[in-house]
Amino acid sequence: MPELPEVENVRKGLNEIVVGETIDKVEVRWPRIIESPEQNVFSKRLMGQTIEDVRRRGKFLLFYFTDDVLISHLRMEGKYQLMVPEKDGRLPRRSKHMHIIFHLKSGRKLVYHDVRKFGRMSLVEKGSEFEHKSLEKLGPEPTKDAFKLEDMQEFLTRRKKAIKGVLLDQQMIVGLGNIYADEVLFLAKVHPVTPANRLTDAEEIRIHEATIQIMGNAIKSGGTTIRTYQNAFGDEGSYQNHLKVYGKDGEACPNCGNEIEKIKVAGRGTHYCPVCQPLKG
DNA sequence: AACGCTGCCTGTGGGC
DNA sequence: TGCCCACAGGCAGCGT
Repeated sequence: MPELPEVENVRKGLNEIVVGETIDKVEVRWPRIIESPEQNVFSKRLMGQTIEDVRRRGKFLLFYFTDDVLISHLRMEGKYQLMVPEKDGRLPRRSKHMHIIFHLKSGRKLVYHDVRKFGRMSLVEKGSEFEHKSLEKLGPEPTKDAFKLEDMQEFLTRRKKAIKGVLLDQQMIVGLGNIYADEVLFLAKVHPVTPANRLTDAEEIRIHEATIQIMGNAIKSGGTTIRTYQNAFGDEGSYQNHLKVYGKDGEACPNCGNEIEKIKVAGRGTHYCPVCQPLKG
């Protein structure tokens, strides 16, 4: 379940290993992963293009090629793996979860692996990438420079639903998924079902600061490894060692010692401390 | 405009 | 052991 810190770790890894590689051909084994253009056009257009840079916007990876940009979302379980030939020239074995294979002129292969096939890719002309429907409505990155308290407050006044659900909405702030949304609300001491337009100024300030702090720390830690997440080198992040509430239901709250509870909010499993994050009103 | 629901997918684990 | 079902959850698309 890569959220922004995990995607950023993947981006850094890819930048070190695939920049300068040229596509020989593309093998599409599960066409639904290619949103647009149609898979044969997708493959044909990429042939001969060289990867110049790998960037990120929110949870989206952007591969900058010679003429085009590949927009790639890993969704739940997507992974990129570089397959390097052994000394005898043989490549590691294929698995049934390798759905898109980028054959490179160097003889290596960049493989997109996705057990649940939720991930999506689009190829667009360079320069038009931020007009793509998946990118055009994204909110600011969760950094001090980009994420402004006043903009967040203005957004919250228009939302009546639970703050947990609003934090998952990529229009107010990008990059939070289920894990970091729970961690942010715990640090901010806000109950996850609090209606967004009923938060006090103090609570809004705490959420804003907690978001910037947690996302920054998680990026520094290389993300969170739960289940199977790894970057392109197979390296794991370490932020799972810093989680306070996510996946901790039944355990003691690190602040007050009371039991962490798990409820369902906005259709997601939600972890919180009922003592540190009381519901008001 | 905001919001909730469904579909997309497979693997895992609990209950019986 | 094996079967069934709930659950994991990001996002697009849809209806209200």
